[in-house]
Amino acid sequence: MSPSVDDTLAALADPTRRGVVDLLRERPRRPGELAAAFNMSAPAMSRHLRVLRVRGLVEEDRLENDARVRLYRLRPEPFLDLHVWLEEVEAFWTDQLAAFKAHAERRGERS
Amino acid sequence: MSPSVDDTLAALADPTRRGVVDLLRERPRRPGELAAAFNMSAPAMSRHLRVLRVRGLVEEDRLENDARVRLYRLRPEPFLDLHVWLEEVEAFWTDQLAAFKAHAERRGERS
DNA sequence: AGAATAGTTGACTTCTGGGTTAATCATTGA
DNA sequence: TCAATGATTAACCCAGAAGTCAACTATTCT
Repeated sequence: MSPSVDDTLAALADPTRRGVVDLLRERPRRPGELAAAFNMSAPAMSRHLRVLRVRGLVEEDRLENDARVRLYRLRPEPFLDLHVWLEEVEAFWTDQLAAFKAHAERRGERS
Repeated sequence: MSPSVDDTLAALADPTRRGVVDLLRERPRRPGELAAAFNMSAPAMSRHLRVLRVRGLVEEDRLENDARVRLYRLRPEPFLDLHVWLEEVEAFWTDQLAAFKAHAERRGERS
């Protein structure tokens, strides 16, 4: 497995971070907004965001108006890499379709 | 996020388990074989396999010849569910791209 | 039956990860 | 300049994950 996919899966290991990704799908969000969404202190969310940022799943920038406010948004690359890995795993079944079918049929006959 | 995807990502949280998935892509394997591949005791690997089994990523069966030997193989469903979730996340960018294209066309800009 | 083999489970230890509050940095605005 | 706001970093705590060795179960073979 490529290191980047490993990083991505490590970043998605935590349920809070998976939830953050789901929220960022809709639109970029502020750390405070995300902390509130998970009933969690600001420092806790800040660390989750750092993990996501270091692994490349999100990026941060500041509001033009007010540089105190940061916005986090998703980055596409890690998800595309994960997609590639997943398709490689799924190739297992397309490659060994006959064997899998036979196995499924064996299991079906038991009931 | 659906619970099954959550389970799948939790199962893939550990690097050893991610490696096991990569090995099982090629062919079914025995627990002892997998333990050796990661320079790890048999009990440690046994527990990783249990995590993967409970979450539905692998299934176990015995050799017909020798019922002491177990073979672990990948199950497709969790990976397909993960695939679906991933495509939902990726829709974030296709939506953005579509919006951008529509916007550019309204303004009569060239791509 | 008894020894050998394959694997899991039990008991225990260690260490990382994720949570908290308090302190700090940076920016805005009165 | 000084208070308020948004967020991160520091220091600490604790539960759970993952590893070890020893013991156990199940199966095969002589």
